[in-house]
Amino acid sequence: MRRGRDTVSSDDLGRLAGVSAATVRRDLSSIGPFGTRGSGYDTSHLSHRTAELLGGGSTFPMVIAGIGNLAKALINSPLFGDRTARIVALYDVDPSIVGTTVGGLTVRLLADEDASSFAEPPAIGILTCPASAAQDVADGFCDMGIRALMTFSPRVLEVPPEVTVRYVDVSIELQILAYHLEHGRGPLNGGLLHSLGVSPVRVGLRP
Amino acid sequence: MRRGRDTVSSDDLGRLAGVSAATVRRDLSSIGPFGTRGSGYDTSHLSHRTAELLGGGSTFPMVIAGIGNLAKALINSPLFGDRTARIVALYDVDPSIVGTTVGGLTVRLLADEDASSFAEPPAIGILTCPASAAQDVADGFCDMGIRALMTFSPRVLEVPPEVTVRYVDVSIELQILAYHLEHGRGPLNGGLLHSLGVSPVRVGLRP
DNA sequence: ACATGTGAAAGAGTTCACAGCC
DNA sequence: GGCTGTGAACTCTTTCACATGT
Repeated sequence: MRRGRDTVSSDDLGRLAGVSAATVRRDLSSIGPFGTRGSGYDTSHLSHRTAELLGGGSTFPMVIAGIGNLAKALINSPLFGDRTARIVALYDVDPSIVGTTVGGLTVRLLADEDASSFAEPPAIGILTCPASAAQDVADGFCDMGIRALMTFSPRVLEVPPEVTVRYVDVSIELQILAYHLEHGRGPLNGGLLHSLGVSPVRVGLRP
Repeated sequence: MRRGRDTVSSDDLGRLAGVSAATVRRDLSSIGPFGTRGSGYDTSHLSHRTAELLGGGSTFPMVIAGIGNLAKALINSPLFGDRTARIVALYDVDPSIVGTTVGGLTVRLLADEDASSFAEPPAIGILTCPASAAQDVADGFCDMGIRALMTFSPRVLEVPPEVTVRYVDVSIELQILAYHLEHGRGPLNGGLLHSLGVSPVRVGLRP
């Protein structure tokens, strides 16, 4: 949001967010009409309305398994200082890591944990562990009652249907870049072929 | 791919990759029919064909700017031992980091660099720098002749049209998880509202 | 004049369902 | 019988274009 402005157009928002003005208008209108024709959207009203829709105000307890460089990057990141989630526990299996303190929390063994350890049960689990451990950790998280997972491992996780999973897969992103470098800008989305001996990319070319 | 099998069905592939069998068949057929009706896809033929389509064989030179925990996670990751890309340079601006050696490479200043420093010019640039530096680094990378960027900063980058950009945005993923925890499983995609005072999520609810 | 909100059209991706082949 | 390949249907998303409101 530009400083000193109290109104912003769909065109501006689109340019800032990297999408078209039409998409901005369609999406914003879906959460209720609050733009003013002729001038645009009132910025404070807009922030207020979207913050309400997204954050709602609740801050979810979150746990992380696999305390390597990636986890440390997340822990130190300004992202997690916000209202969306707060880190309440760190897990690893490496004896040289368990017991150490990272970001003010002592790293523990996931196997030692159960739901009663927490005042408020964790809702979000982050997997920054090696791919080989991902399914086991996911199982442990689900047993703890976690309802949302984010994994950085290039592995499809089997979880109960009520658990949401988000995959953040750097290797797929890299493959997509490489594909675009070789062939032109064709349609190509990440997802398939994780389990083959080859690279994990789904090719969506149409004849 | 299952060990000891020389054929695999679209159903199996779908389960392994987390998509439907129909999608697997549709996608694979788009790169040429090479399944056998009644038995499935020949695994070695399949690997060979997909590897050819994706990797092509070329290994792209890649550079990274912003050598913090995230960059170290990527550098140490097994992902980058593969044929897709190899790291050829590391950059930072912090005097306490410039000059150190990480993963066998000495960290340098991006400003000191020009295309003539390389036998083969870098093709892929990774941005693990703070969001405030992202656009400047992207500009520097584009000047070096880089044609594909992957950024971990929650910032829309302005680059020439021939440059491909992939955004890996953990804060958006986290917002999406939080949204699913509060409301049910509704449609919601990442992308919009980066620039507002609020969280970066695009809401795709339909009336 | 300017910018939203929204029907209608277009586009992209997924799923159905079945003919055809092994 | 089993499984692929694909037309057709369907769903989801984006874009167009313009009536509507300030």
